[in-house]
Amino acid sequence: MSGTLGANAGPAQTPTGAATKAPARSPEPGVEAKPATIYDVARVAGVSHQTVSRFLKGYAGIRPETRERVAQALDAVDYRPNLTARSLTTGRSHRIGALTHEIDQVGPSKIAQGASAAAREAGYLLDIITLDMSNRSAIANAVSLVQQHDLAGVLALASTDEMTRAFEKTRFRVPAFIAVEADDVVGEHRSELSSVGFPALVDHLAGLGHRSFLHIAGPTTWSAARNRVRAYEEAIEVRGLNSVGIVHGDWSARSGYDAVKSLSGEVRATAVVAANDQMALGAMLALSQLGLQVPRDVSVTGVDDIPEAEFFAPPLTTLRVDFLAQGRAAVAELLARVNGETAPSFPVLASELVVRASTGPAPV
Amino acid sequence: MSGTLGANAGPAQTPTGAATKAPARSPEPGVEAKPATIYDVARVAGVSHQTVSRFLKGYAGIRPETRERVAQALDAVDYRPNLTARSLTTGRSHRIGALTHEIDQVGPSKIAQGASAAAREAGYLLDIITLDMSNRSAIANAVSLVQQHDLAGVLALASTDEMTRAFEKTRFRVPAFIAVEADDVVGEHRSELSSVGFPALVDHLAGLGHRSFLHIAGPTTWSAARNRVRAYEEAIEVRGLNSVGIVHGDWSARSGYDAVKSLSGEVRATAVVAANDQMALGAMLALSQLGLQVPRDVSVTGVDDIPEAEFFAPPLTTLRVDFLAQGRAAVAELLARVNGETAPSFPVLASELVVRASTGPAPV
DNA sequence: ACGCTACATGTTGTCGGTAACATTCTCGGA
DNA sequence: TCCGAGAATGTTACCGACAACATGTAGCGT
Repeated sequence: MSGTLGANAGPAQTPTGAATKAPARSPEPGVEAKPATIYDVARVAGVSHQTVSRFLKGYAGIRPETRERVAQALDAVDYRPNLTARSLTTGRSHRIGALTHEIDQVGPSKIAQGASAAAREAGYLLDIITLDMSNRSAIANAVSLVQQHDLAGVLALASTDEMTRAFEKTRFRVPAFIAVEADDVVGEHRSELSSVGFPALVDHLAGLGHRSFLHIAGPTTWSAARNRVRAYEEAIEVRGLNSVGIVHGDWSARSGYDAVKSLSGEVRATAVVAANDQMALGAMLALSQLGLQVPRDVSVTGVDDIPEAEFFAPPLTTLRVDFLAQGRAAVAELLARVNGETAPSFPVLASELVVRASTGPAPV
Repeated sequence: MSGTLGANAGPAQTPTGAATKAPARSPEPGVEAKPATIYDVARVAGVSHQTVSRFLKGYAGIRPETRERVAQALDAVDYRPNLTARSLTTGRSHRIGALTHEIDQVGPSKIAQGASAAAREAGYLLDIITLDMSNRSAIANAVSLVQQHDLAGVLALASTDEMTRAFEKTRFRVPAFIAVEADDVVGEHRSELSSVGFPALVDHLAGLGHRSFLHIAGPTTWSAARNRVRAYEEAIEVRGLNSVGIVHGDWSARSGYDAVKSLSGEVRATAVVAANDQMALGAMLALSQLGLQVPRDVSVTGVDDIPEAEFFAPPLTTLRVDFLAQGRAAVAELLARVNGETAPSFPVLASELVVRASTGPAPV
């Protein structure tokens, strides 16, 4: 060892004599056989590996000259820390898990996107774990997976009670767990529907003369669905309006369609408030098949404002939810908790009313 | 250390002093302070840690009696391998990265879901890395991230040329890289549009009397978009039909809308073939705003068959693509490659024509 | 000039596994 | 009864980082 002391730029001799498998990939510049370690850096800089480690951690007590040498060596060998090794000693990984039901749903997937970005900015990676949130063994399996990969924390992007419970029980080597969109379950309030959301929506409809409403809700096991039902009921009640019913769907367009069809042709409401845009879409199709025009006969609203909502026929009036921000906020809180900082309380994200053509004056 | 020799069930002292917020959760049984290692197992079983390791690897040469003791100890302490430690020595992790542009797009997110499931079944975790595929520094950043977290392989769920190139260059500690949906770029054919896809679609339209077509394509930098353009052109040409143009969008509904609007009211085609369902949706809205009825005046088709397509107004005729299967296949190939097995050639997935109300007889 | 104390840096141990090498055990054959 | 070979098992080294402790060096007062 200790060959060239200079910038290790000699004929690319493999560091630890390794490079077992790669077909000796000719000494192309820039393609090292194996990434450099702090020991390599130390050798090049002529210091001990610990000094390198100190430098990397930003330790102040290093002589300027030494500091400079290390910095140059670091650069010369293009050092990248091995996070695996670091995790082993520190016991803390740089990955956070994201549990989600089906990421093809706009909400969860957008949240995941925001979370992923926020995580990366903090030097973390987001591990996606999709699972059937109502399958007990699938959940157990996921828990086990999370433990083995020792994640720094876990985020539930879309949470059902079953899943939340499973993780409540096993707080074991999983330092933190946050359920996005869950409030009543976890005990902390993190509904994305600010108090101005549904009220604003209902105000809008009431202003158009609507008095009787129908709510197409999500599955009762989803806390997000319950939040929205509660918000809906409150908004209706406070204004002395009339709810002719709440039908539960499963977030899909089909379920919204079925919900309306299940009314057996008798739609007694003049306004249909769906808990998400997909169900609103399905509802609109069903209504038109019943011979009811939107918004002439019935007004329809959604929640989420998925990118397509603006192009539905007719374009959908909906509550815009900033999923990206939600994902970011969740990660921020998780990391704060992991680092033992005072967790910045999860911000209650405001949802903005977006009025489009699917709502209009109530029929006389 | 080395306190209790029994099942390590001493009073649950918090692991790393963490658990800042939880109120010190009393020494509940079943909540171990720290997961057991092979050394713990060895101690309990009265053998060396290496014997335990051998057992775990399925080494045959272990006396039945010893084997039994180890098995029991394993069970007693509820051993879970520490994948971090394993990775450090073996140099191979149990995670694969998934690069994606925006996972809120149905294609990529569904692929991710399939990939995630397949990965988990193989004991791997899927790390999502969202990035702006056209931002060079973001790509470099991602590459660096991938290296540090030493992933077993990388999957590009949606690939642009820029990104593919970035990874081509840096095959350094990233054993495998697969670009889903890319064929011309990577050199291997993996288009998800089987040869029966577009031809079947065009046959359907031609059968309805359509002769002049308009294609709304995806961004040219996306290989998936290019595949579809090529498939479209071939299908049109082979049948001696007429393409009045190809307009490029960005996959979004808005871009489909804009594409039609950009025709300045002059839609000379009787059939609009969009490269995905969202753009088809936007196109339909724009057409109706131009006073053209779908499908009476113009037929419109999409690709993907997103769950909502069935509920568009009118329901969309489209080519169903099995993204989940694509994700699974990609993972299978990646893992095979990682394990040095003969990579099962990536199956060319068939896309099925789904006829709905957005297509009808060509106007006379 | 001497010794003490900060400060700068080096050495060794550790995390939890795997790999290579070392040692013990067992059994058949001389 | 003893030897040697192979099987079963144990010991030590190592992956790449961090942490604790050890050592060396400079600066200061006296």
